[in-house]
Amino acid sequence: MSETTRRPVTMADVARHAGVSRSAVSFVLNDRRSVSIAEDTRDRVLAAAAELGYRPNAGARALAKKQSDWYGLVTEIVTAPFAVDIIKGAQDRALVDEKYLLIASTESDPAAETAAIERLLEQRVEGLLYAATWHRAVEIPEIAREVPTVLVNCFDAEGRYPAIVPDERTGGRRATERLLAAGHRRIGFINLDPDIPAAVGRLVGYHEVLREAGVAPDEKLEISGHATADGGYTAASALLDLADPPTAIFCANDRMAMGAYDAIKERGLRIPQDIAVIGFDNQELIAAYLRPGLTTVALPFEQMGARGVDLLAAIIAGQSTGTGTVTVDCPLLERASV
Amino acid sequence: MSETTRRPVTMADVARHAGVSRSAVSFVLNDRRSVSIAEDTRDRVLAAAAELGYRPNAGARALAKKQSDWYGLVTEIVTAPFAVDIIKGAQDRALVDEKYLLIASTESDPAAETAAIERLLEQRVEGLLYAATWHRAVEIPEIAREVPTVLVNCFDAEGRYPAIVPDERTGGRRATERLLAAGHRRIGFINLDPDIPAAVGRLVGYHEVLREAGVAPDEKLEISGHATADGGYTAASALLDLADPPTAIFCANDRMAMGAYDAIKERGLRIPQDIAVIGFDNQELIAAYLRPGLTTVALPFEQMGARGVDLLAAIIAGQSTGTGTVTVDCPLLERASV
DNA sequence: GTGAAAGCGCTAACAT
DNA sequence: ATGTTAGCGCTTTCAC
Repeated sequence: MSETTRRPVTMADVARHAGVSRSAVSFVLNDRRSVSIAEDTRDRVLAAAAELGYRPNAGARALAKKQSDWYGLVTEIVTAPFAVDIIKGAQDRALVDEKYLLIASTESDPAAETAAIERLLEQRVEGLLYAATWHRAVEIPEIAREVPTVLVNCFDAEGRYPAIVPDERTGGRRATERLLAAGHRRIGFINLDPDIPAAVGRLVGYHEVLREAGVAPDEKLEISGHATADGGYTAASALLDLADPPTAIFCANDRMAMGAYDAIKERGLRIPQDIAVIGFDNQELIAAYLRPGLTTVALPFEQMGARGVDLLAAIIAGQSTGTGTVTVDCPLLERASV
Repeated sequence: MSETTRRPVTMADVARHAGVSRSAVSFVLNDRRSVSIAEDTRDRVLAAAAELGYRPNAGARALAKKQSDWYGLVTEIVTAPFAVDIIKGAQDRALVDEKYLLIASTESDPAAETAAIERLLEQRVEGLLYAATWHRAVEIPEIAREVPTVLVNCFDAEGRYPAIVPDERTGGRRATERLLAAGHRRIGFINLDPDIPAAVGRLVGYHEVLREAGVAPDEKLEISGHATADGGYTAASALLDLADPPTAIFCANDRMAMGAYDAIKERGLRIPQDIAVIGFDNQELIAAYLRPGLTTVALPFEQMGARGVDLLAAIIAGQSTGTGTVTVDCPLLERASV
């Protein structure tokens, strides 16, 4: 309001304005129950703060408390917008504890990644979250050991860090169960590159359920394709051209399901009347817009992000040892392709 | 290395270890050219810092310099992962100036948005970037006025903030030009909700180019649909069932193009041999995976993010008045649908 | 050229 | 119950 330069108002200003000491101001503003402040003083302080438009300086507070209230999130997700919900989940969960997320986006360049973590540490983050776009083993820069670290949607081969990962196996089970429930017995499975965790987990689930239902897995119905629409098209074509084709196809991801739709439609077949399709990932853009809508198993990104922060907070609080892997369920999302 | 508690090493430690004063350390570590430090002293300090594993405390530095080196980015993008590249572009550009981005994700709840900005201001961000998922007019909380603010992929109705937006008109031109160049004269246009900036801009471009080529716009070829695959399917069907159907369709977004593909294929027509399709947005997931690959006009998200930071930095440096709108070009991306 | 000293805005012992 | 005071880790002016 004054004509002079707009110097940011500090706690000292509030104290002066209210006619109390700085610590008194600190106490009431932080609502410290331990020390009792006269109701009257309290009100004066609050009024002064409001009147002056006081806004706490988070940095100064962090310095004094030796606690930044930040978690660092290093991830490639910003670059490859598949699992963004991890960020959302983590952010929302962090806010509950009044913690903030400092996001460092990386792109699989180890040197850049180390530099990014270095910057995060300079900001004195209390812990680190390391999140990947797709479930896989990752190499964590050694420097990450300096603070509690939890992995999300990935894991380290040596198992030195706690990790949050999707339950691929149960996901594979759910998809297969759904198809079985719809009366299908010949269920084709278009899998991903057989080496990745998603492929092995989903296949195990598929096999388990088939066997439990008394259906002998048929190797001719299992085929692995390139994880793209083209890959799905090719694989689905092969399946459909079998002498004894499947009546349902479980695609290990939605992109492949997209290609499978093409192969099916090309043959004049209808979904789901003539052949049922089920996907995996619940990639909105595809699953929701495909015609008919694709029934698919969802990857629980948001929950994984939240669980990651949960675990990180527990480790920092000393309530968790910070080891082991937690697995998050992949629910089935019904649309119209089964 | 010591057995004692791991107290973070400070500048004082480095000074002591090197046998110099704290200010000397500060000078060499910040490479202050103004004061000359003996080469020898310099080396000792550097060695001490390295040996002790000194890591500067960004917060303390910010407090002393009264400069946080942060920009706040408030956006709904994290929630709706369409324009994520804005974040990437902004982040990369900020890093060039050794500035960091504090990302606050919002979801169109004004109160929450104000609270988020409030938090950003408590962190003493030097400026604000406000980014939207889709090009539109937005309401900026009044509190944003406290620091330099620039809008990205959106604008405020009153024009009080500088904004970076895509050049929709030129985008519309490019698509139409491409189709014309392929020999088409009857070009259908499936537009978005006619009220939004993208729709008006793209339509203007389409008309301009048509007229310039001596083709009279035909209202029967212009139709606006729901911005989804279903909407595209319906609109394309209508176009294809015309007595004199178009030989090419310009879809104002890729999702609608996805639906258009279905309508076209259903009729046994081939893309692009029988009918050409061009999209808008370059939504990788769709455009790249559609069969055949979709030729489309790209939204320059990454550049817009970078330009946003550029402008913000200029405003903060006093090199720009911080008004006006800058428009970023939308390039054509050739794939195989024309 | 180098170092002492005074902050930056806040918290939390410790006195009163 | 309230206020005084000493830092938190760093920058920077100003003597030496």
